[in-house]
Amino acid sequence: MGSLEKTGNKKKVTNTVMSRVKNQELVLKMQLHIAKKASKLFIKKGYHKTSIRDLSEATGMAVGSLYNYIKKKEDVLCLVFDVFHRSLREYLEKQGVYNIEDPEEQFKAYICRLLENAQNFRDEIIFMYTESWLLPQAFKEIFMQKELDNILNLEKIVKRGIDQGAFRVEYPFYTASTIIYQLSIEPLRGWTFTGKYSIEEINRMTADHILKMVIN
Amino acid sequence: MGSLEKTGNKKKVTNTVMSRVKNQELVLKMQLHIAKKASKLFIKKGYHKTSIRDLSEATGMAVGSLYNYIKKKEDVLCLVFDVFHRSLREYLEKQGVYNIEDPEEQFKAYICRLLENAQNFRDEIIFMYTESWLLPQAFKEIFMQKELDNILNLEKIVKRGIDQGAFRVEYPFYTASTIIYQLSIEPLRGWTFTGKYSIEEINRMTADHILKMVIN
Amino acid sequence: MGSLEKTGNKKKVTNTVMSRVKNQELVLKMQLHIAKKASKLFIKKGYHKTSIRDLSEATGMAVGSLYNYIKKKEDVLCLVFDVFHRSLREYLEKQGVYNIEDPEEQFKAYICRLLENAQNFRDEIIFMYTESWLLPQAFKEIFMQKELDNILNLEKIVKRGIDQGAFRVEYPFYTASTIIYQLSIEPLRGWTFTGKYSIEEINRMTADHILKMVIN
Amino acid sequence: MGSLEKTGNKKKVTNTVMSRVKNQELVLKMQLHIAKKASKLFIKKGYHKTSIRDLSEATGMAVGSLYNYIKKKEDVLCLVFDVFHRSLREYLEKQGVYNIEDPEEQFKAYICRLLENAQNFRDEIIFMYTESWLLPQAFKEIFMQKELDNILNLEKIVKRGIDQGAFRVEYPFYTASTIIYQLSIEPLRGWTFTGKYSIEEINRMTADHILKMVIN
DNA sequence: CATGAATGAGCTTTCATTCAT
DNA sequence: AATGAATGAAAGCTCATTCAT
Repeated sequence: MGSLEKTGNKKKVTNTVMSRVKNQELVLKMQLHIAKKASKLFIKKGYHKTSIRDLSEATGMAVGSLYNYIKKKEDVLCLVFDVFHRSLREYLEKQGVYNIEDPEEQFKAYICRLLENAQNFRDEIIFMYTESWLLPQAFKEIFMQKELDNILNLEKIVKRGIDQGAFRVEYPFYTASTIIYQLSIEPLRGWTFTGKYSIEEINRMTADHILKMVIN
Repeated sequence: MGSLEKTGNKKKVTNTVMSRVKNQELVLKMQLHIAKKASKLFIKKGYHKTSIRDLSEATGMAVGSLYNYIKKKEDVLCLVFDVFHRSLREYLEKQGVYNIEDPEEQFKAYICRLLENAQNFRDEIIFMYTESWLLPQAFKEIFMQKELDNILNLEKIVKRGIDQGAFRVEYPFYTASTIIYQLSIEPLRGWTFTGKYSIEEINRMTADHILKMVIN
Repeated sequence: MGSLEKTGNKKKVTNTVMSRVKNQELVLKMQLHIAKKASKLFIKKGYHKTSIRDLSEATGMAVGSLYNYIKKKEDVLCLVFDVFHRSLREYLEKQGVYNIEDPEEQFKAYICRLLENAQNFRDEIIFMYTESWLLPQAFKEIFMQKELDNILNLEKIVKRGIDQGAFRVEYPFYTASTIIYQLSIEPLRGWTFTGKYSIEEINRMTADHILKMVIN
Repeated sequence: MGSLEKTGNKKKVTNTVMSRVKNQELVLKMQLHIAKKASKLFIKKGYHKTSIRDLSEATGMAVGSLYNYIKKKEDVLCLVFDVFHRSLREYLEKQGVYNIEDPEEQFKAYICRLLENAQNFRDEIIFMYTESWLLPQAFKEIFMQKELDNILNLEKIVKRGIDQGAFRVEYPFYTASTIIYQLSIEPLRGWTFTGKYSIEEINRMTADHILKMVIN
């Protein structure tokens, strides 16, 4: 292991999307580039109305070059999903929510970070929830697993709180799933509140509501 | 029969989708027919992957005939949405939930009917929540208004409960919106529960959870 | 024959366009109606972009009814041409140009009437010259013959002028043809004069130019 | 060859019809190819009855490839017009009519060249005069301008003749326009002469007639 | 590894015509 | 004789994908 130099000690990355190009570093760099540009286009125009040519223009890559890093158009969808999930995971880790000792504090912090995330990636969330069904079955399972991981992470936090007597929850998994679901209410159903509440108010009410699910 | 004179007492129907055909009764009949078949196809293959020819086959109508009842493919989407909303409204009215005196009983009944509906129209709900963004703007607003009406109906029930001292709710509208959102958790996120809970258990937990939002 | 009452003593009309309907008077009335409305539509949108449905709306007749008086869409084109030629012939006859004795006077009057006609039926002329090629061959010959008749009529007038020593023309037929052609310069090429000459000036110059062809 | 460096001295060409293909040389080559084949088809069947698939067959290009060089079917019409106008201009320049000193000689030569052109491009002229109305407005103006240029060129020649005392013309512009119009009489109204005069006779009479308009 | 022209199946939509009522 | 719903061939156009350079 000690001998793994510069290009060596990168984490073993299992690419979700296979590419023709051999140079793994390049592949990752380009796929990230593609995902970022595609994300914007997909959000603006929708997946179906975004053509490969649009992508080619937005990325500044020739059509043929794009196809060196993806095999089908659907692959771009996967890249986008991948980047979103990866960035969420990295954000949570960077914010150190997993290291907070006090369960209630940790829970609150976790919810808070996820609410922030929902606000920052509002459009991405809308896009993902509405177009995730377009994913080819194989990929759909990968991303369902990632969603599940999110829920399981939260469930772990909830369970720790129960064990320490801080929370009282009857069905921890159902509750965790409901919370994750609830956290997307603003992006997905926020328009119902138009003219009634500001985003900040919504987030506060949502946080309150979620807190009541575990503390009482 | 005697009361059904030629052009006499047909109900004044305002169509969401305009058709070239003049016979209004026929239009309604055919648009319903189209909507039903389209619904199944859209759910199975998605809107974009369902071609007009698929629709023509499924409905048994010639392509040109289809276009006697719609103007654009998008219109079919509207028909589907329309039928769904209409059937929900009719179902609620038929079940008589609006006539129950006791607020708690009424609330419970209302939730129950909506859960039933969510179970019966599972696929339709998935479809609608994922593809509603494809609606042309004009129609999108119509259907957002119908969603809003649902929420407002529930809010009314909740407020009555508050007035009569049966419920304690801080933000009735937010709560109503959250409840409507929560009622779709099984169709939309049910897969996260796979192998853990049965649909009946999920529905019970969801009902419990919702009840706790207003009663306390 | 003497028994032919009201519907009997109509001139023997040979319809250019055959219809399924038996009542000849009705046929003529309706075909005239169709031709008039079609004329406007064709001029405004062009033949190809005018659909049978457009015609149905404009005439107030059901699509099926239209097809009682024509056999194909092309037939409408013929009706339009027919009406134009008929009205020109009737106009010339009514103005009595054929009865003027003095050749020069007659010639001037004839040219004048045709110029008036070209101005009054500007759009019709443009339409006919640009879309006459769409006529089915059989009809094309009919209308070419009518054009030829116009030229021959003029040639007769010119020849009379020559015989009486009023005109000097080397090739009467070529000249007659050229004159007829020249009379349409304003409708067909008038746009080249935009901002330079008024229609009246153009007509005056055209009349002068034509006069010089025969008088000298 | 040595002077043809990679991106070096290709002429700056402003295309009337924009294409997706970047290689400008290729674009010109292919658009010319398309125009030539389309011209024949349009003349034979008319613009409307010529389908994109017909064009695809005639050019030996796939439908999609065609659309790499045009944006809409109308564009093909423009290409055809463009090629015609370009070839006329090149023909006149190559024949050196602009360099003849003597006004009468120049005028005669000019008319002669245009008559030749009308004879060589008989069908193209018929087509252009009848279908030019189908051009999209933007292009219509371009080609009206080119027509106008033709007239202005001739007017210049006529005016020079007037200035040098060789011609006597009252309205040079009207006369120039009339002459250009008259030059197309054979293609457009030639059928009226069938069986009476040969093309050569017609051309001679036309040339005479035109000459008389300026010399007297 | 980059490029971008070529491909053709497939899409939505229109429309002249028919025919049962 | 009038109606207007039904028909389906055919139109123009798009676009994911390939492959020679």
